[in-house]
Amino acid sequence: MPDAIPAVRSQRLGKDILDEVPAYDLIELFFFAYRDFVSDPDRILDEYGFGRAHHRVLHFVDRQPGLTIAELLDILRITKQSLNRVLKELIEKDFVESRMGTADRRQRLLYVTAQGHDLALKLAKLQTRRIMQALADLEPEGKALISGYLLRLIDPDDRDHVERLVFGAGET
Amino acid sequence: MPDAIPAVRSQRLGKDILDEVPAYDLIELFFFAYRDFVSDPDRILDEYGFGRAHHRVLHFVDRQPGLTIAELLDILRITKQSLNRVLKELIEKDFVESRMGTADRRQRLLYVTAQGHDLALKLAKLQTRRIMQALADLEPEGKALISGYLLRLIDPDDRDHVERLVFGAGET
DNA sequence: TGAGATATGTCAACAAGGCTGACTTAAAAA
DNA sequence: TTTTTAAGTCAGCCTTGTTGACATATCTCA
Repeated sequence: MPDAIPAVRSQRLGKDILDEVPAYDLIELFFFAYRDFVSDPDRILDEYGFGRAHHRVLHFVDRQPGLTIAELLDILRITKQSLNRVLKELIEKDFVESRMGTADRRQRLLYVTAQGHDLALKLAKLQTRRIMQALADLEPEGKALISGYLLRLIDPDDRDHVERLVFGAGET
Repeated sequence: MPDAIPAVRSQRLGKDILDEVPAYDLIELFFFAYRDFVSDPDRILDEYGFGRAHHRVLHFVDRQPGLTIAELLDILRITKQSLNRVLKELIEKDFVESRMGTADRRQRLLYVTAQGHDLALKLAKLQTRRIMQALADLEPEGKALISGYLLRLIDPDDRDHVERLVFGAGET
């Protein structure tokens, strides 16, 4: 009885497994990997008196010059009060600048300064080293494979938005 | 001149790229993916008056019954004061229990209660659903491939430790 | 056995980075 | 002209991390 119709049985298992057997290994690896991934920049940020919140803002403004406050809030999913606290510091220390919108003068368009760009790049390179070295022998398809997986981890509703943001950042 | 020795040129590029061209796509995808990954449990944790810090503690105690405080601190890399705050709440609300060590009576061995195990499992399954569905057609090698990649993202010094923790959690 | 090391617990104070709610101002849109 | 929208600000709160100091029980080693 237990070894009857093995093909069907393993097919059912393949489906049930989604709900029945937790993927503890991936859950934990994701936790540890992300921790090391974000901790790389910490040392450098410290030297400037910045934290991870500043890093996130600097990163996205560097990547998308002219970003508005509303767009940035949408990306970070924090409140404007939280954003304002770190953004104010980035502006005061001259890493980011805020210009009045041209089409809509209520908007503030955000740009990194030269100094801001240098820091953003430095931090991105640091994270890139880890990310690329981990690809190891997965090349040449590895990168597409990993980015595809990460994209599918994102909520389906946001996936298109993120995809545009990540892969189409150069466009207008 | 530009199209001379293309093989060598692309080989050099392949190496230089590690330091020169930031992998913005992977950096950002990792950020968004991790955010959605950890946000799944939030709603449920809220119902119990717990946060992410409680989740992490509950998870690792569930996975490794009999864990000591020192071992848990080593996994989470937080101070004992921070740990104690959330651990105390988990114990008070009867999700975790602390027993005196047998070999060394200074130690406290941590165990989840039935209630604690149920919650840990519920949260793990929630995260497993996302993680496994994202594997999609990467099967059957997908899981090993992703876990290999995540493992290589971890600091080389900790890699063995994490590997034992993640893959050898059933053993004594 | 006694001294020192170790595992844990606790108190107090502080910081980063989230949050809510209320209110203002300037500019755009209806 | 009225209403809506984009942004800024004030005040206060929460969670989760930190440091520093100190207490207690237990183990280990000379």
